[in-house]
Amino acid sequence: MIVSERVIQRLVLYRKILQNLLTDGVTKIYSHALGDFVDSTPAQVRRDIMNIGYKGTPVHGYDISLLISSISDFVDPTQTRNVCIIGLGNLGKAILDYCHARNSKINIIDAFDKDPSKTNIEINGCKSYHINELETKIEDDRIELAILSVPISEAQAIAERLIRAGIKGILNYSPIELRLPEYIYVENRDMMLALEKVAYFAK
Amino acid sequence: MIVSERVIQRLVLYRKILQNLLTDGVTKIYSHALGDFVDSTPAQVRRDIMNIGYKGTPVHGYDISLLISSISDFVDPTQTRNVCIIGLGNLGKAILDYCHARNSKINIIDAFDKDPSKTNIEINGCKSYHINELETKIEDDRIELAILSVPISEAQAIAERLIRAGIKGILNYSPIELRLPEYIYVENRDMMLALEKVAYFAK
DNA sequence: AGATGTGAATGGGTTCACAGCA
DNA sequence: TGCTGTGAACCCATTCACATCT
Repeated sequence: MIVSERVIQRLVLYRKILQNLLTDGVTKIYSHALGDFVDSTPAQVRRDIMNIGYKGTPVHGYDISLLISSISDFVDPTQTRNVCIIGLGNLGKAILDYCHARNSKINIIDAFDKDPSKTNIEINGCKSYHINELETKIEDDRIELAILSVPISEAQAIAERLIRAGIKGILNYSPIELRLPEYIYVENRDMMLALEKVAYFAK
Repeated sequence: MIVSERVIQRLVLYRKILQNLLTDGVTKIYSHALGDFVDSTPAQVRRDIMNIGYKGTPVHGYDISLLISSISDFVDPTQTRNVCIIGLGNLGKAILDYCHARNSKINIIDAFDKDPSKTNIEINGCKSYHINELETKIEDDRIELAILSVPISEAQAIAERLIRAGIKGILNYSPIELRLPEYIYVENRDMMLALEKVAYFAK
């Protein structure tokens, strides 16, 4: 079954919520309850779950732990995927703070910065190196994805280096539109644009 | 003209790109060129611009500076909207780093943290206060929007305080789904979910 | 000639509504 | 009874196609 970006986004969101519920000792959930968590409808939840082939029961709804497994089977890569982060300023460090790996298949293992004072440190299991080691570490550590948290002025050049080094996808926090070949998957997360959207819709 | 979330997101993105082009001395643009920047189609760009009532000319396309004004007239609030940020950890500081106000109508003016060592400092024109001044500052400074960058354990309680204090919209970077009244506009930006999406779609 | 503006067609995502089930 | 699973219906977003303009 092939699904859209939207469905994937909702599935990983469901998984996060379900993992929290499971931690709290909840073991079953109905589509309408899960829908409430994400401000969505029961029909939408059921349709999304249908996409991945998992089936609940009319009486008990969905078994949370089985549903988590089904979502993981569907959305997670088969092998682990290694990730690097470029730029260890406030943003880079913030991202590493938030990376208590919910998903054991995705590992942020290397960080790079041009500032020597930020190299050879370790945050949350991620080791940092000087930016001029970028290409060799990406190859040696079989890194496929990158998180970009560098200043605007450096983002395009670094992105091009990443691609030449074999990176397949980029999560871009630099507030610039990267010009890259279309076979590279790029997800942009411009913080000011997000705030502008909130400003428009809030009341 | 009432438009969807999607259209607003694209419009603010167009504006960012147009502002950069203008800075580079470009003054006119065709729909297909703008479409290329955002991996979209000329028809989509023209339709979006049609929504806001701006008209280009067949020969020269769109006048960038006039188009920026039209987008701003459409998406910006009529009065300035004040924003606060809660949590001055790495993430909070990172967000302030990125806030060289592209949009003069949206001002991040106050920051709050529970750590006294992070209060009474100023970053990019934003002053920080202790969290127990939250309610009074929000009222005194007429703050309507909030950016939440606190640890998970505190996010829900802080969000509730924000709403009681009169906040209308929240940009939430804490990796938790807030349970709030539906009249509050919340935009969630979970970084790990974004990475999971990239991992799924990248090649 | 080559762009825009836009009604109409298309396509995809969401919701409805109901059969089936425990 | 009250849920799920799902074909069908609906609705919104995107794209097409062409008249129009300079």
